[in-house]
Amino acid sequence: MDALETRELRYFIAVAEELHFGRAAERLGMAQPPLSRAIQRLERRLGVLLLDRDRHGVSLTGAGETLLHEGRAALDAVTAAARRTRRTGGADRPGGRRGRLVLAVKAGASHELLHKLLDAYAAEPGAAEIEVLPSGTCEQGEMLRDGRADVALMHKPFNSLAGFDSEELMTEGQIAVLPAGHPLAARKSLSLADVEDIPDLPLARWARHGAYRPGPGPEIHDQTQLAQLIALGRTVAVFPDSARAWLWAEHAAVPLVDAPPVVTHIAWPAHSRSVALAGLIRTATRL
Amino acid sequence: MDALETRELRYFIAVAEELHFGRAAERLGMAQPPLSRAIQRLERRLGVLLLDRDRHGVSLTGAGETLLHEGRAALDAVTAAARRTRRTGGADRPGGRRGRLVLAVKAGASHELLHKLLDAYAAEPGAAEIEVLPSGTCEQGEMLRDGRADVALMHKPFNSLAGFDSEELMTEGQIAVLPAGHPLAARKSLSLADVEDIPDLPLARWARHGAYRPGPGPEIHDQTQLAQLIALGRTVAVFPDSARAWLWAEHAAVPLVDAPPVVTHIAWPAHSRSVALAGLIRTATRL
DNA sequence: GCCCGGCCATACCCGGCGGGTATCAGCGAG
DNA sequence: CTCGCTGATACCCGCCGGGTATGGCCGGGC
Repeated sequence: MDALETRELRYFIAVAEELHFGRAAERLGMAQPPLSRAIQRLERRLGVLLLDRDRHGVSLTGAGETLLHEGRAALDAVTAAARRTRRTGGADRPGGRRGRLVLAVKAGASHELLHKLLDAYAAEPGAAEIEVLPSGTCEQGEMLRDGRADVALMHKPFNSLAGFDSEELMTEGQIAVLPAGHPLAARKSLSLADVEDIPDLPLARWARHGAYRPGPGPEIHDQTQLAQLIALGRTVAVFPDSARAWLWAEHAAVPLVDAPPVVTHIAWPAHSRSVALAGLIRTATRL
Repeated sequence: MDALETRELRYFIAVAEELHFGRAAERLGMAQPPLSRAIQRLERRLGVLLLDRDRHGVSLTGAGETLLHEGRAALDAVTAAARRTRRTGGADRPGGRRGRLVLAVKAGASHELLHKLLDAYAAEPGAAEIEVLPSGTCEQGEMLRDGRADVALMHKPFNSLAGFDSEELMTEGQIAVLPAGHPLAARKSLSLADVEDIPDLPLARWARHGAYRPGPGPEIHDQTQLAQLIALGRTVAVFPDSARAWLWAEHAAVPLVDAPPVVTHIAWPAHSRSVALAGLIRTATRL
């Protein structure tokens, strides 16, 4: 009655994302006719229309939208199960470490807290091996969901903690990072409004899921690149306090009085029941 | 490379729970040899030993434990996707309601808050149809996870909110419910220690997942049954304040000064993105 | 010590289903 | 009206999931 094989989910998601059977089939590395049949069978089995195929192409029905969202979550859970099982499996092999953990951290984020955490945990008796996995902009959540990571350092309000268990580790204010010579660099403090429209110094725009919000500032996908652009007096950026650690001589940092505080959490999938993970969390909350 | 079909997960979970290929096959309605092969294939594909088959029968390896936990979560996610898709699908049919929602509530819990919520929501413009689904003792979480429900009323500290988004709705104290004639019934207040060992009046024990904790008190699985046993002077029980609503003349309620407060939340799967659900949550938080 | 019974693995067979190619059918553009 | 695009249909094949029969291993009972 249920059935719903993961293959069918993969197929449907491909079609739902492409809204085009031919392209979806190509993406899946198969021919189009079997894909059409598979979707038809899926619709028959669920007793529900998932796609509207009319003259204007393919579009999602309400049920299709639901299955797209829920199916993505389900597929993530399945691949997470596979990945985590493979990881645990290595532990039984000769030479494998018991309870290896993958910790996702924002690439380029402050290393101070991370260092303290790793050092403190390594000192614990029976500590597991921790693999630190730098993640792209704000994708720690996806890595936890699809099993690439077991635990993550996440930063409110940039990451969403929805669906995870978490403990608060640290709160910090934010600073504006300006070119050292800029007039505003002499100020004791700034407000968000101040930095949002500095003449000839637009705010940098970070890549979010591969796309950029429209705006005047330069498009950034790398911290070094941003540091350089600031040093050259071409842009300004907002960072948590701990970013001071990597500032250059050509940079100036000014506290932002009204920027929302950045709260660093350690987060993990709610259903986790690993002793190694529990130990790491305990260590983290004691810092 | 990933593969991992849900059928294989079902198979493995059956074997992992039974720790016996024959019984697992019977439970799955199939013969034992194909099941053995499927598990072997699964192990080969994951590159990991999941089960130890030695002279003393079958036992789980570390990787097997991981796959059991993670696989259950993944299977729940898959069946949730199927169920929710079927539900949404009905909405497109003639006569079907748009955005039907299933709300899980603890069977026998206070109806006061629930009534207020349903009434207030029904008065909203464009309100969806709400199906109220009474759930067994504290299994609202499972119902959210496997898609039987879309949203639930949960009671801290009895339900775990881990993995869900939630909003707090109400906090109440707890009371001891005693036979009306009992000496302690005259007291203005009691402590937990007071009710835990009243001579000849043991605390009732609720069924938890079909089993009972060992203890002297009667085994309860039904509120009416408990009410009767209290009225007969055979037991005592602890309830949230709102339980006063259904007390009988033969019952006496005494506030417990040191019992943890019961906090009612409205909770939903973290990834939900339904307008009907959003409306219900908005209504609930405004109560 | 031997036999038996329980249990998982292996061997072998079959039918269905997943996937491929060729082709049709609707529809919009030119 | 025709052509091109796209999804559906028709038909075929090979593999895999599932069944039955049986083997190998081990532990317990007589």
